[in-house]
Amino acid sequence: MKKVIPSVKGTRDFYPREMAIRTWLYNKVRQVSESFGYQEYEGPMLETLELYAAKSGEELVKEQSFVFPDRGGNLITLRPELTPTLMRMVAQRQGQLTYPLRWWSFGPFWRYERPQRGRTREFFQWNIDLIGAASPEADAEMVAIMASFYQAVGLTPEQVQIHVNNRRLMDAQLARLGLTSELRQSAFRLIDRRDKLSPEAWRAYALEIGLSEAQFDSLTALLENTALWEESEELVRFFEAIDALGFSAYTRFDPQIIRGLDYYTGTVYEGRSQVGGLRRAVAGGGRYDNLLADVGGQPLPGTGFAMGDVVITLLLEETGNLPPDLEASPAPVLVTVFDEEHLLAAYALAGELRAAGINTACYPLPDKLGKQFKYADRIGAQLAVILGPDELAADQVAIKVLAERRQFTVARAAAAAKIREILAAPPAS
RNA sequence: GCGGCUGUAGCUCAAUGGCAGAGCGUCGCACUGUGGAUGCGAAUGUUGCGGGUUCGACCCCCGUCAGCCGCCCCA
Repeated sequence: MKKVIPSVKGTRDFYPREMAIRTWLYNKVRQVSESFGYQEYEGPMLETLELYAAKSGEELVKEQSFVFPDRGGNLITLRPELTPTLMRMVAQRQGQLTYPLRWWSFGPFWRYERPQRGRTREFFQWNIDLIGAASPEADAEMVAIMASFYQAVGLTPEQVQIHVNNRRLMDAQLARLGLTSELRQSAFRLIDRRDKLSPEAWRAYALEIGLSEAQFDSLTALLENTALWEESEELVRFFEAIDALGFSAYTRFDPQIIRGLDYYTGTVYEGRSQVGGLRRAVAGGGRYDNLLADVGGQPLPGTGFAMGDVVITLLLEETGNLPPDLEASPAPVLVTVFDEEHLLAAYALAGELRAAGINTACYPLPDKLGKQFKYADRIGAQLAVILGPDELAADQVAIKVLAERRQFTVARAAAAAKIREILAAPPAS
């Protein structure tokens, strides 16, 4: 076999099956976003490096972005995330927009990372943000949207849980343990990594960054305290709102959720898969009240989250929640070609059916009928239509219901109506 | 960026230094106006790529590319 030029590392080809999944996912995202009153928007895929230098982490920009010079020598970045773009778009029209702003987007992003299961260098991401509302109820709305999405795609609270915490609460608690401001930042990273290290290694790491034995013990106790949220007025209101929104089952307090991004200021949340082979974060976000000011706008509070397409698709595949018939032809009808002489008659009939609003494919050459039926079956068509000399002479067409191996003839003029009738009927299984 | 595993027909995998194979799939025929079954037959490979060792390499060695697993990181 000839060598095929390879694709770019970490990219994916969307064959019809994968494309059908992506489109299905996009439609779910749209449906859920719109059900909460959010408007779709999109930004450019190319941004200046400068935009990210402002606030995204050092590592993200320097190590994990595709950056290249344009012909004028300016450094261009393939966007690794959407939030800075969103902040710029809002800042540019800050005075003209109506708040609270509810916007969502679903588009491609790039990160220069080592590809592996659940991680590619090119991926799609749902971003949804509520800007201009600082209330805990606004955070609850975001979490409700995330839960609503899980519900819409068939994921149960047993399969995915949204873990919620609040950075202000954690900061206050750490301060109470006597940690300095810098030490609190390190402690955030420490908390974030607890699941990844052995208890011994985690303890060693804690002492290494400067915690005392007593502080370490207190911190451990803090992270075991599932009632800690009661000490945060924000979280108390948050959970009351989640209750009112009807999504308590999907939501739980987890003092260990910190999230990596520096710009989060308050409530943070992370959707986590509880499914056997796939215990990982599938979506995450939080409150960022200083970000707009950081890109040159007037201060405006915001909260939002992102969900990548790769992990959620793996999860839906594993839980059997992807739709069936992903590869079926969009045409439920195949018009067969009886022989060479009747090829154009078949084309004409196919045209009539299309004009009647029925998606119709026509076999493009005079192969044996058996082969054409096999093809019809393979592409997922439900009906095959035959137009041979007998039918033509009687001004009829033969319609074959493939799944039932049943065939009958009908007047040509009535064919479209009859086909519509059969297609509308629930599939006999 | 670091460490490990894997790479053989369209797919899943055998062959462990001595002629590159099987199952599934594909195609053809049985079946010149009718598909999923059955039978018979056929096609398909630079063993990821490049080098080395050897009389001889899918097999051993080096490099490289890709996928996967972990680290890092996680918008």
